[in-house]
Amino acid sequence: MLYVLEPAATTAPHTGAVRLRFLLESLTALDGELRARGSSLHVARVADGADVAAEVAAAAARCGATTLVYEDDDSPAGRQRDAAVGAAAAAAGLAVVTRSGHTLYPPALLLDAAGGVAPRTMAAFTSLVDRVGPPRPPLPTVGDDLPPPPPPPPPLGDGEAVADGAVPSLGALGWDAAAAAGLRVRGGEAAALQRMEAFLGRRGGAVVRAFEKPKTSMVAWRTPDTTVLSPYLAAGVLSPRTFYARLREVEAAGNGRHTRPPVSLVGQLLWREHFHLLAGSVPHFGRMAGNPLCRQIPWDDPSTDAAAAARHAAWATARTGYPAVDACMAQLRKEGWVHHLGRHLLACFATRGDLWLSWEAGAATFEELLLDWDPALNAGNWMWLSASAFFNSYFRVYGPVTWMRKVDPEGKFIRHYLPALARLPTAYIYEPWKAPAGVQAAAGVRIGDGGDYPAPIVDHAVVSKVNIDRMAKAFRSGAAAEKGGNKAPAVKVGGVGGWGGGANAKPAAATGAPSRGGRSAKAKADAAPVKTEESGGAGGLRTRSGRVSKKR
DNA sequence: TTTCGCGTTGATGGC
DNA sequence: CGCCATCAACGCGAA
Repeated sequence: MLYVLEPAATTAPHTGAVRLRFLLESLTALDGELRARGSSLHVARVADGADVAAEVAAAAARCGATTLVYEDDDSPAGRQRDAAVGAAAAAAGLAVVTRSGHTLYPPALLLDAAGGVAPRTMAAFTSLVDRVGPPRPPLPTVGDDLPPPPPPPPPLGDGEAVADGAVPSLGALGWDAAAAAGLRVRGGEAAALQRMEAFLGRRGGAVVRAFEKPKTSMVAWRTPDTTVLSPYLAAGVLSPRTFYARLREVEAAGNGRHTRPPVSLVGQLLWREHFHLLAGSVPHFGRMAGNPLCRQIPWDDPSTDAAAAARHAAWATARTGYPAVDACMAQLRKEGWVHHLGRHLLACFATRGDLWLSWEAGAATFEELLLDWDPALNAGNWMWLSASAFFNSYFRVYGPVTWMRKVDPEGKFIRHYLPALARLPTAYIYEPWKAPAGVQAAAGVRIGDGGDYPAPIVDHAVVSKVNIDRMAKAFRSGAAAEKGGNKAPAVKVGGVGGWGGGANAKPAAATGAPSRGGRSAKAKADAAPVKTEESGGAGGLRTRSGRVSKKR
């Protein structure tokens, strides 16, 4: 099995140390599983700008493979690359087999059932899924009947390639291991299944059956209130169909007494499914310009506006001066993970609530930092929180002082993630700039310029009102545009991609990023000619830039 | 016993 | 999966 590490998967700003460590651990675990079955994983690195498709095809042919197997990537950029790989492989005389397994359903199946137009609301999506019926059950785990590994293929790319195919270390990829020390989730499928079963078994399944996402706690950092399976789902380490099937079993044990979508855990998988379907079918889903789903709002752009860049930097480095916001960012930077509701606070504050930054800028920061980064979910959720799409109540603004205080009156979460503030009296923990000098001194902290923690970079009471007015204006002009007959076109399905260009990231000019969004492949291959079918549950590994293929 | 002052609670509506 | 101002209703102690 071959896994290709593209530069964007191993370097900032697209990838941070924490997620890279998780990926490398998962690759190591996959290699171990393959070796236990008499095969192995070969990791190859390619240089920036290399023609990966041609090199993969050439390497496969040179080591005697007859079939190239990989999993579909449902993102536009991924589909473009898949097409290139498929074409290059076919030209090299290889049979090509692709599978759909990253989502519960093959996207084309849902789009067909929906008449070619992806639903735009969760309610409509849920009824679509009800009509289609449950997803296929996961396939069994591969056994020990894998063919022996072929001779190692020649290295891909230039001298950067890892000749022996071993999973590289963080250090070998140019990272300081200390930067990834905050990782709290172990990589690999065995760890994923163990975490999944541990959660499913909480109070005999009662926790699953009573699960309501909005009611989970964002300040339970020692033992998160949610599953924290998203990193595994995002990387392709855990099959969504495996998770779904087990959830249904645990729900069934309650004799019909369990929560339901959208708040249940199955509902969380449907959110994921919904955003994936939209990301694969709405033009430019990952950005504002040219995205028919996204309200056009005159955000400040940090790439062209120095003041906006300063605000963005303060937000991204946990220096806004609002402890609730900064504690969330501190957790994200350290661990690569924050609770869903913490992400709400961060995203609302960065966009319509306070800083008025483009949601694309915030999404780019999350792309680097999130362990569970997924282009479809990231864009969908940033559009949601910025009230650019899906969500219209732009006046519901999270208060950076009031909101978290309701669930954590003593500020334990803040004290843990912002240790400089740990000794402040509870009265000031959410508003440290109000603490008198004597109180600050007693707490061993100095707030403000040159101190240990900054004063607020904006006055929430003032800017939130200004921003609500701006949002109201943007909503009015959006409504006017729609009345003027400028409606967004229906979202058409289609194999034919008219929207090729890198729809999942910021505009290419802003990042210089190569297209990414990769997938992996399954170990179990039929030697069939080009065809597509669903792949299954166990054992795969998928990343945005990885590609695994089986040689025989 | 009635009335007043004052603080708390909950419903409501606007942004 | 907001926040706040407003107001009515209420509880309670004091006069």
